[in-house]
Amino acid sequence: MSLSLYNTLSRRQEPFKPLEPGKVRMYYCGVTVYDYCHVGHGRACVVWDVVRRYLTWRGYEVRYVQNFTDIDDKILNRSRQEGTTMEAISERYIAAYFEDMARLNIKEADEYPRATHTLDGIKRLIHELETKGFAYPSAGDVYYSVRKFPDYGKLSGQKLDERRMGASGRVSENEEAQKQDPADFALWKSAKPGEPAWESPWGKGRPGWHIECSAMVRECFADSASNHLGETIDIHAGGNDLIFPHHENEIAQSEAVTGKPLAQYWLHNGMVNVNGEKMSKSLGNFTTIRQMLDAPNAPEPMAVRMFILQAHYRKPIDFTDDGIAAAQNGWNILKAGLLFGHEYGERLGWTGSIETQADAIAQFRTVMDDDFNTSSALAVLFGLAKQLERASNLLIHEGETGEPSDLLESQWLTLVELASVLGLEAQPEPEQVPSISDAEIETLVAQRTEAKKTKNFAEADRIRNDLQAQGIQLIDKPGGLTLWHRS
RNA sequence: GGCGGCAUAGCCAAGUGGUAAGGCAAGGGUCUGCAAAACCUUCACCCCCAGUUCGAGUCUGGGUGCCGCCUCCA
Repeated sequence: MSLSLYNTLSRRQEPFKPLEPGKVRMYYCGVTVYDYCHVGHGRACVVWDVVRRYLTWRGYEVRYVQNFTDIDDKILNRSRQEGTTMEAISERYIAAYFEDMARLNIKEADEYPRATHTLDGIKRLIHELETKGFAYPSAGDVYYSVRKFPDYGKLSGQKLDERRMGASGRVSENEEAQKQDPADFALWKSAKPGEPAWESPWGKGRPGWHIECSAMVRECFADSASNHLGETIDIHAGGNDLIFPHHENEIAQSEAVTGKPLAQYWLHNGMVNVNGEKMSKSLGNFTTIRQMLDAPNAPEPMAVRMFILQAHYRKPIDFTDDGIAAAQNGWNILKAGLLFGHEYGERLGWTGSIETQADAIAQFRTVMDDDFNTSSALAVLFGLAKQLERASNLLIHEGETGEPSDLLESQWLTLVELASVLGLEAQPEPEQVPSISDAEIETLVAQRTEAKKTKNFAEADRIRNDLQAQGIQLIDKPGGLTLWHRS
């Protein structure tokens, strides 16, 4: 029984073997910080967070690095619009990123390299590419010559001669004219007047987009102790919209210099769709994470996480209000299960020395080992949570569960452990000062019972509604007995 | 045009060739003055056609439909 994962590079599921036994080097191509993150970013972050958590739970020592692209045309445009600096914009949205992702319970990466902090490494890499003949200067810019790299296209399956070239409206004719081949891409762009710029052997300018990741992987995973120079990492992850050209170009840059694979496994998450179309800025069909979580009737963050994990990470998911609402209902069950021990553990005399359930854990592991089948993993969680929710209801309604206490404890411990691997966690709410005391409730319940005896149902229902409005649920039992609980 | 992916119940969604996980919603039953809550319970032959096989949702070929990338993008 071993972990296997789908590798975009081979288009196959492969057994996972890290370069160094027990250790995993993982890099996730993060976001360009020119705006708030939307649900699509949220999905990617959740998915890779789960992969990272799972590998850790599986016993690997994981080094997880995620970059921020903080040099970019869109950031620049925004800073001009607002009359401020590129740095001010990126700082703002990096701070927002951390706020949003903390709400989704994304664990922080081990390192967050930024383009602006990687300039030396970027320039060194460009220089090496130039020395080896893969890069050429042109009117102040420096370009990568894709024809010099025979493997170009191995990740995306693109063949240079079969692509539609020059169809881009975004690339200026000027830039197009400076390239030896339309598929060549910029490693370094010369500064236009008024733009932020860094000194370089090619004049003042700024790095192209793709080069930062190549440089960051190299720097963040350089480890002289283990004889690795950051040449090859185990897992390189990102959205499937990055396969081409971004990841293809990263490979071209890094492997041209090192002659070694940049990453063993290339993993790509599917997109979040809206009405069947990809959520994206350009289509204007995006919802930011904070919009979603701060809306009236907003779902709980954990419900959103569950919504994301109900589908396989490589498939597209459709973002709809109904889907989120359904996930919220489902989360309520998991949450009830996760809170069970906090609410009833003491009352049930739990000892804390119970073992988890090996069969559920084995099942969870089997499905997660199969390219992170979180959908099936959730089914394992629901199996446990449903039983705990039932037990919880029985305690409220019958005063007993009919189940052995240590079985429940074992189920609960298992649920909590496995859920946390998926980053699904529920905290007991702090005790609130009740708006109405137990004694008052008892009095009202007694009054209602009297009213019922005299068939004064209007009064009985009034009391019931009043209590309901205060969050007190009445439960009429056979024989005229009425139980109540705070919901 | 090139590359890749997807099509499973009302909705979402897993699925290793041997008679379809899970979630949501819905229905029925018990209980109730009515209700709520709770408990019990019901609910698919897998886009179409052909083929391989003792046996296919699961493999092969063809068809239809949808999506992504080829331009910034998680």
